[in-house]
Amino acid sequence: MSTIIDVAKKSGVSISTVSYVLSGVRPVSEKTRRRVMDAMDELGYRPHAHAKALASRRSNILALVFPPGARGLGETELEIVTESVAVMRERGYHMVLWTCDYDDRRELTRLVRQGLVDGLILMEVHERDRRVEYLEDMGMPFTLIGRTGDSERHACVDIDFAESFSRAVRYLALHGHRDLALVNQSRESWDSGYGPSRRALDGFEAACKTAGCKASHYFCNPTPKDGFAVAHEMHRDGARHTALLVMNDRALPGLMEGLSRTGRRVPDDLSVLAMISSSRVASGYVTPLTALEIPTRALVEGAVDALVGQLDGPTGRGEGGPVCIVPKIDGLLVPCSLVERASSCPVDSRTLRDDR
Amino acid sequence: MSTIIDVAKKSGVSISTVSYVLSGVRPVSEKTRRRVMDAMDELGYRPHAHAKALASRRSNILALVFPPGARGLGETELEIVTESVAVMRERGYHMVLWTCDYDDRRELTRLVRQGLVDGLILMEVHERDRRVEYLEDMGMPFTLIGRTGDSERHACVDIDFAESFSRAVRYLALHGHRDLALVNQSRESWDSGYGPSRRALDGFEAACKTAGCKASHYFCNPTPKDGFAVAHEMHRDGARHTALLVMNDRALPGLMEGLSRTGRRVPDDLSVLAMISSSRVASGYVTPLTALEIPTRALVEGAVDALVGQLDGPTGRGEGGPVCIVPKIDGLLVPCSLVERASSCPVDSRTLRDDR
DNA sequence: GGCCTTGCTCGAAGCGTTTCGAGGCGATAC
DNA sequence: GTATCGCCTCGAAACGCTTCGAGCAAGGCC
Repeated sequence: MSTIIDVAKKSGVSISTVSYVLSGVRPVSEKTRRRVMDAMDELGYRPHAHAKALASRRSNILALVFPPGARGLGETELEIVTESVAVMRERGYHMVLWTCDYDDRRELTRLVRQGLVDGLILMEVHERDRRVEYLEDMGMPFTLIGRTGDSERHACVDIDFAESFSRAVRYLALHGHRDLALVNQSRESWDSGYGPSRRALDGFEAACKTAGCKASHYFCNPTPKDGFAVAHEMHRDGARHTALLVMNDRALPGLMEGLSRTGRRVPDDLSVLAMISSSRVASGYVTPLTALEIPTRALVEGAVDALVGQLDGPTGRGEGGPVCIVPKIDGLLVPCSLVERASSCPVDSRTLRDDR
Repeated sequence: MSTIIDVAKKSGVSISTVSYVLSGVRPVSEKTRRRVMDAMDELGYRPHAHAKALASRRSNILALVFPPGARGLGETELEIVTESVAVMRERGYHMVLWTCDYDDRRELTRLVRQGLVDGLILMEVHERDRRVEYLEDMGMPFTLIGRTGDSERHACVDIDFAESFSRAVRYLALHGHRDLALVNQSRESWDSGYGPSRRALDGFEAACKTAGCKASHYFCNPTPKDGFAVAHEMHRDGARHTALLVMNDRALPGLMEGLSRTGRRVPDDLSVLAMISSSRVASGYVTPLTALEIPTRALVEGAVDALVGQLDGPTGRGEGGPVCIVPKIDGLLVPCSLVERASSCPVDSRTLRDDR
């Protein structure tokens, strides 16, 4: 593997000149630049990542952090991970994946102290997420995908649940639906203060109130089996919803099957609107799903750009080491886009068909 | 952030001594060691990752490489990713995630030349995977999860499809099944030489031959919709299979629904045996699945250990840079474990019920 | 013609480690 | 008492890059 020294020798210039053509920090004459570039090409030269990181105090590596939770990641999270790799790559960063429990200060400290990464993105954020506090203590730049309770204080990017559910409920109300139910994530996740579960319910209830709809609510563990059970629970309860909002992609297949088993046809008897991670997934269903599609790409871009912004932005150095003066980036909220497919229809059309 | 110099000063020893207590490469007296350790604790010292990497020519970072394919990753791949993070962590390595197309030499070279990582693990391996060739050219250590056509030459770890399907078919044959069908992955993946699709079919057919069973075969795209379609296709064809082997976790929910729609009860009319990524997933189904459970953990451990073994093993330096003499690690094949759940039963019991 | 810019380029000092050769010192052997 | 040997410890040279201050030529100005 060739080094900057080889390039310098080959092109007959000094090391620093090579460095300057690479970084563009100081002007280099066109003639010299060309010679250097040619030498680089011939040698297949790539700056050594660690040497660069050491000298410049910038590693160009970001960490994506998620809890190791046995709960397992779902489609949405997977989507976030793969998008993150792509976006960071486009911005010139590498991505290391790191797992760390919500309250595991040691592990998080370990990662940060090593100076491996320039900043972190936290996934699966909870209302009171201690990781945030730890990172602040250490003065390490980070952004959240999701929000904590006092989200004003941190750079974060999240789904705009209020707007998303407002759109969904308005859409349903417009089509004559007045009795709606939300199939949320697990009670356990709600209890633990997992943001999306909380905000989904809040957003749903607020939207129903505004639209004058009746709002019911079900918790559901993230498995087909539990989705199936919820469908039966609804049936037992004699629920008369005409539409379901489902924010539980992993329970969805079972839920759909359960509905069918309990004699509820989608969309004729019941419209289903699911919050889901991509069009690909939504349209892969047997009955292609009318969906609130999570703007994964936008969320990830928001998070990465906010983080990179912090890194490039105004920073100072206190005696305790680098202190990052976090610019006031407004928490960015992105609503889901509502895409109509085959799993929903107006209440009217149902009546019409029944009349036949 | 404190450095090794701070530790040296605080404990009144030289820098090198601190380094030696850290690495244990040379003996340090108990008294000195203690003083140094105490100083480290007090300062919360962690060796700087990049400085260490630069000086020692070992970064302790491994890359997990997968194709960016629009096809998207599934549950199994996600499982591999998260397990990899965990296993590498246990072995003292960080993990960077990297995407790279099968034939994109430039991108792969870019990663390798930077000297960021010590080695790579390749996922989603194809029969003729050019990435392997590129890495060999560069003398970069790597292992495969999966196999190429000439797997003898590389360190690789894979599911033992032959043994897994043999187990599955024997199990079914033992329970009286004689007419079996395999629901494979997409035709497209098969055409492109994706290892698992190929070996699944081979393994299945061989096992059926041995067991004296009739073997049918279906391709299926990885969506519930396509699974649903396959169920209907079977129905249309008047297929008389008594058992299905499914190697397509993403089509499975739709397949199950399709079976139910076409009047085939599982397991009474039809046993279903699925190759799936974890017990959690298999038992989360509405009808908990009898499954060939992919030994993700073992595969990942095998791959990581083989890679780390290469790194620690005999290496030499040619004039072209570090040349890795790859030790002859036998390709490690791990069979799936067969776990019986509710989706399968003997043909007899079906007959019995029908008789009633 | 001398002086000051302007525009490039160079040398050298880091960045925080590892690692190698060398040295100090107490104990052992004679 | 001196030579020898081990055990620890130290100093200094890398590792491959960035970055700062300085230097040097060419050009413009009076």
